[in-house]
Amino acid sequence: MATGRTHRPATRSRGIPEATVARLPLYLRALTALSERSVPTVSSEELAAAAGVNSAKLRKDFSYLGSYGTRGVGYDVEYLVYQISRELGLTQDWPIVMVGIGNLGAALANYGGFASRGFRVAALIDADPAMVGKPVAGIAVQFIDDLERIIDENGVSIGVIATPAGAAQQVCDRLVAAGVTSILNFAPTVLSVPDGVDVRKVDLSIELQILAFHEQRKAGEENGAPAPAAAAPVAPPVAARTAAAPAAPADAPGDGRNGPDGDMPAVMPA
Amino acid sequence: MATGRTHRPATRSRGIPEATVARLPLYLRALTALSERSVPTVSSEELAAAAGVNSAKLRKDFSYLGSYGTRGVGYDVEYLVYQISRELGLTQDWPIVMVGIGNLGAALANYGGFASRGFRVAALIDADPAMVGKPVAGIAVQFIDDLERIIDENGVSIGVIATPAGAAQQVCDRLVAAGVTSILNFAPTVLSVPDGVDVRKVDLSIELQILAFHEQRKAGEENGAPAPAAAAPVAPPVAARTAAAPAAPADAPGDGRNGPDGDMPAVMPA
DNA sequence: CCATCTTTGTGCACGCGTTCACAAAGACAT
DNA sequence: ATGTCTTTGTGAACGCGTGCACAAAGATGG
Repeated sequence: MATGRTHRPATRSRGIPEATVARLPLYLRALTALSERSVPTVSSEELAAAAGVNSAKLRKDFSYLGSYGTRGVGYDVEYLVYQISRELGLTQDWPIVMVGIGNLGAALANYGGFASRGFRVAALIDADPAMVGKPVAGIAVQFIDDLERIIDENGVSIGVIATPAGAAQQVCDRLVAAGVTSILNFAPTVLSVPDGVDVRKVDLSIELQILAFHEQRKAGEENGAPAPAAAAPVAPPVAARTAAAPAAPADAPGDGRNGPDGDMPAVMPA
Repeated sequence: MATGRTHRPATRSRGIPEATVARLPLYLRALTALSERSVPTVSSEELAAAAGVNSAKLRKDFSYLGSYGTRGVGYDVEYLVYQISRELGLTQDWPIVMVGIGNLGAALANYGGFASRGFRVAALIDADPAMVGKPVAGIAVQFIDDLERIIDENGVSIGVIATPAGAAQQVCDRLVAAGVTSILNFAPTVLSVPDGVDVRKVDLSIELQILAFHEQRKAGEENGAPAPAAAAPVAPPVAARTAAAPAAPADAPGDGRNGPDGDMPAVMPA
């Protein structure tokens, strides 16, 4: 999954576990697909398969919402779509602002998934004067100086940050100061926010790195040894090398940029 | 977090808990930043703050990797960067293919975060003949018919899917058949894959929906009542309404768009 | 009206992840 | 060399999430 929580209350909101909340959109998506095919009811088993989860988990999730569903029959699709939508707050309109209209920001703005479910892009904001006025996804980009006014006038409470890492915290602070209380962060940085502000982050690079870990493990198992060069179960501790000046960087990697294949020498500091 | 696991072995790989693996890239990023500032050592407290996690959690995470770190001093930044990189498999080169070069796919291809850490975009693939040959991020888009050949010739084991939802499963099947064993899925669909194949998914819409849930909850608490109309703790079960035709959608919500405050009537189907 | 069959809702146990709290290890000063 | 002080590494307790397994509920057929 490409998501990671940041500063979450951890306390279950209104009795609904966080893990369940995270799955509700999944169920909603599957139910919407069924609804479009005019399927009247589904069993927990069918719906669970469509959502890619365990059926017991699905039933338990739904039990937190209430006793919808009819024993011996299943769940009424339309009714459940409505209940989950309401629970997620999708029955109302959420104006959002997106800050940082670069490659990623523009792609996100064009992404239909945003506007599809109650979310409305109220404004696109960028710090580059050259971008201002340009239409992206049919909306003219506005200058970042107007950020506070835009948020206030549109009643925005959700912001999306797609700026470079260096600008993210600063933008975040301004968003929060202007009244935004939920932030979706695409910049590869840890954002610090006051209590009461929710941050969710999406980091593409991190997802790939997690995949690489498992990929490496798979490759290592096939090659006979438990792990190729990565085997050495207990690596030698750093030991005596404390006040040895910043000579540290000199002994670990070969040099700043290593070989063209991007690989590291297997030699380790003694 | 904008990520969600799918079909994960759940068994800890080589003794390293999955939750720890997911945090390693976070630590690595923070350490890299320190390294660039030529900071020789960090304490668990400092590094934890930079990575946005608990210091005890960080120390426990590192303990799974081995006993790096020196008591009374902290961790050697360069050494730790190397150790984590090696553990994640980033000391080797990972050729990846990206399928679906639309708005999102093109943005991802241009995204520097991919190439930065051992990942190399080996090919961009699309099903639209009009796209083929066009350079995106300096690479010419190739036709999907060559997918198997491309994967084979480049030894690709990681694939990124950025196609529309409808095409995702089909593309996934072809990737897996061609030998890809790790997939990062940006399409809003549940992918089914055989055992041994890892899938991580990133769904922007889902992240926003989770934020909306918490946002709604916050708004509800401020307005006095624990939850506005969403309160009704135990909603009446759907009960007798089985073969009642698709009349369901007609009785649940008042109408398509409800009141200006975006709330729903408390009336439920009897 | 009764029997059977399907499917929900949930009590319970298990395992993973998080956090606390502290002993051990080492640096540093004297 | 000895003592003090800092920081790691980890044992142990706790809590959440997951999955099993089953009883209760209701539909369906006779």
